[in-house]
Amino acid sequence: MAQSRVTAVGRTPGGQGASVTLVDVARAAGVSRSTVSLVLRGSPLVHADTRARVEAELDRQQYVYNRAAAALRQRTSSSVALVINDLSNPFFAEFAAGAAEALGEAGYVTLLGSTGESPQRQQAVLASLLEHAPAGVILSPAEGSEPTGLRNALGRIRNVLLFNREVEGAPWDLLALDNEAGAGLATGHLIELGYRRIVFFGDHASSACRQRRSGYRRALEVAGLPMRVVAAPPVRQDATAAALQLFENLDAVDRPDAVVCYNDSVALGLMAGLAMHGLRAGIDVAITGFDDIAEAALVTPTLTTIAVDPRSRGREAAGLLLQRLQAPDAPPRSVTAAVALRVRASSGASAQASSFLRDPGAAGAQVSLVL
Amino acid sequence: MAQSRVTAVGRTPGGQGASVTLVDVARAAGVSRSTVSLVLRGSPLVHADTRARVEAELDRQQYVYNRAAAALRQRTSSSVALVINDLSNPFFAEFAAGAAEALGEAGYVTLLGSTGESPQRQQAVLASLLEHAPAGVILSPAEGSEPTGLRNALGRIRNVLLFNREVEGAPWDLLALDNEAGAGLATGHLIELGYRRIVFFGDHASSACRQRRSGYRRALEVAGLPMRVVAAPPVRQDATAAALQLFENLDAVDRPDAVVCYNDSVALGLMAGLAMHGLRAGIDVAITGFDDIAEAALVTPTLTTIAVDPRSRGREAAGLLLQRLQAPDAPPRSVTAAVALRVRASSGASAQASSFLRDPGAAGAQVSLVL
DNA sequence: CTGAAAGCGCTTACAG
DNA sequence: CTGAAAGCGCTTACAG
Repeated sequence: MAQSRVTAVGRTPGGQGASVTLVDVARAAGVSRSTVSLVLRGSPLVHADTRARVEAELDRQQYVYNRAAAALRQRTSSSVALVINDLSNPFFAEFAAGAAEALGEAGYVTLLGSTGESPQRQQAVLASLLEHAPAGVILSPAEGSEPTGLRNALGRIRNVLLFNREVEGAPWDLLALDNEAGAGLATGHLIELGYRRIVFFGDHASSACRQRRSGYRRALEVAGLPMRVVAAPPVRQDATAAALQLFENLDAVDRPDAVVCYNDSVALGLMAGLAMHGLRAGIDVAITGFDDIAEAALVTPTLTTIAVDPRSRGREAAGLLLQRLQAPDAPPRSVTAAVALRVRASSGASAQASSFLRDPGAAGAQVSLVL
Repeated sequence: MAQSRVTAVGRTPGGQGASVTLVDVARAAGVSRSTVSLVLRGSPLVHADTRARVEAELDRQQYVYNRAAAALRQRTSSSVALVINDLSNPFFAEFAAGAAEALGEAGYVTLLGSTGESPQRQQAVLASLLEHAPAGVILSPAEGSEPTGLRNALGRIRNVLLFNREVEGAPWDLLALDNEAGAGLATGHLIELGYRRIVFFGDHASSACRQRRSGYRRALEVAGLPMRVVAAPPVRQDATAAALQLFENLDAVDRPDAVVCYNDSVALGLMAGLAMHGLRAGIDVAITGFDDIAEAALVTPTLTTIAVDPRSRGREAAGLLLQRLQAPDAPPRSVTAAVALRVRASSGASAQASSFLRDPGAAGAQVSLVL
């Protein structure tokens, strides 16, 4: 494995002249730098008068603490690497915002890496970020990440939290979404409303899809209803196209009366396809999605879906990593984040409801009915 | 001004045991650490045999360069702070992704801060990030940022690039969007299509709005057409409500035949309001937006709008900051990023076009007709 | 071509 | 309560 070599970059920090250091402050305050350091760290050892003098000097000179130097000396780190597969996806952007926020509150700075779903870029980004010696890594793996490649890239870093996607045999913490329960909630909701010919739509090869399909299957089994799975890539346009296939070749009798979609994109694509055939979502056919992207609340009819609350997931991921930092030797653990059903018009429960009303955003609720 | 004091955080970097250093490698390779350092930096001084021996050892021990230590010694920095007002807005998330990507390519790591549009959080975030001694700062200011507060927070940092929002009297670089030209393009497009009663909709107090309104005004002046400005907060729901006011109280004769909206959110809200009155966007009334958010291409009818290409803006911002790092003493400069008209169905130019076709995404083009 | 020494800005025992 | 000294992992003149 080729060692990546050092590439020189760099300017004086901030571009200003020589920055103020402990020594400058110490000299001006007539104390040693040890004393200034003690003041900075709030030590009770320092005499009140001395402290006051030093603090005044600190302010006067606009001293800025150099955390990198401190970290070097203390052999600690106050940064966390956050590596995201696709920042242009609002779902992951929200996740990143939540994680950065929570990490910041805990005193860590976030080193951002964006891989654009490319495993190669992921390798490069990780290598580069690790040179900044983060205390840990939060990684939402690129689609198709190779376990051994990842392992190599992460090297001896042990404080790693994977988000959303499993990586086979990875010895790291995992924050997963409760895909199975989510799909179960959606399916159960449709069953309760009286639908009987419920299709799972958007089937493809991914662990998330497998789990959602299985949640769908279980709910139907419990109710003793027949299942039917229709494959389609998890892409809006493809879903629109597949919609035709789903409804065109079926006579009215065993035409599906409800569709559990893999995710919101698929659901929105499907709704577009329905419209082309004069079928009305929420009236002629019930539809559910998964993710609760912003558009779900804005489309007409509004989309019943499973809320994942990515911002809270980000905070949760940060929390888990921070716990890991406290206990580096604890065995890896896998946490499954709860999801919530958001009932809107597309499932037929409230087809009459206006789509322009605001979502009250009952975070944490297991079921929220949005009228 | 109270000095923010040091908060202790930190774990051993990566959570592993003692990490491999230059000394470990040097010892194992039977050379001094100077030599290893030279190898790392690709110095031609080192004998080929020595180099090979050292590199083998580097690989064997999985040595990871400690950039922070190097930066300390060299008095340079290889990080850039990226502070974003609202990461959950896809526009800014894309911007951040582009910036992080370009900075990474240039060898800089991105320190991410998210302020959630709060000037107070912005102060805190900046203070914290500056302790990591970034070479520069890319800042998309929170709404309502106070110039003096910002100046204070930034302290002696000079390498600052503002994005999108001006801050009065700020001595920093600025990357702005060509709001005026964008609104002019949209208005001119409508005029060309033959519309004559064109309203500017979504007027409110912000520099961006002022500029867009002025672009609208100029285009009308050139054509000798009457102007009309309708105020509305730049929020979707409010736009929907205001739509009623816009069309309800007017008889058919001088009802607007086209509307230039402040941005896409306003345009989408307006379209919803139109639908409630049985008016069809792109047929009964022409509509244009601004931003080209993802939804613009997906709504029915698709929305004619002004593309800002936030990812490219992110890359551009990174490029400008990198230039600034090379020339810290150059006077501040202000760059206005070009925008492009994306013609879709809502302006009536192609009302018949399906909304499910893909946007060819002709980036860089000044005008792209999307059928 | 290679090594010994000094130093970046900080912290932390250890004396006093 | 305060200061002198050593050292974190690196780089860089300077000898040899």
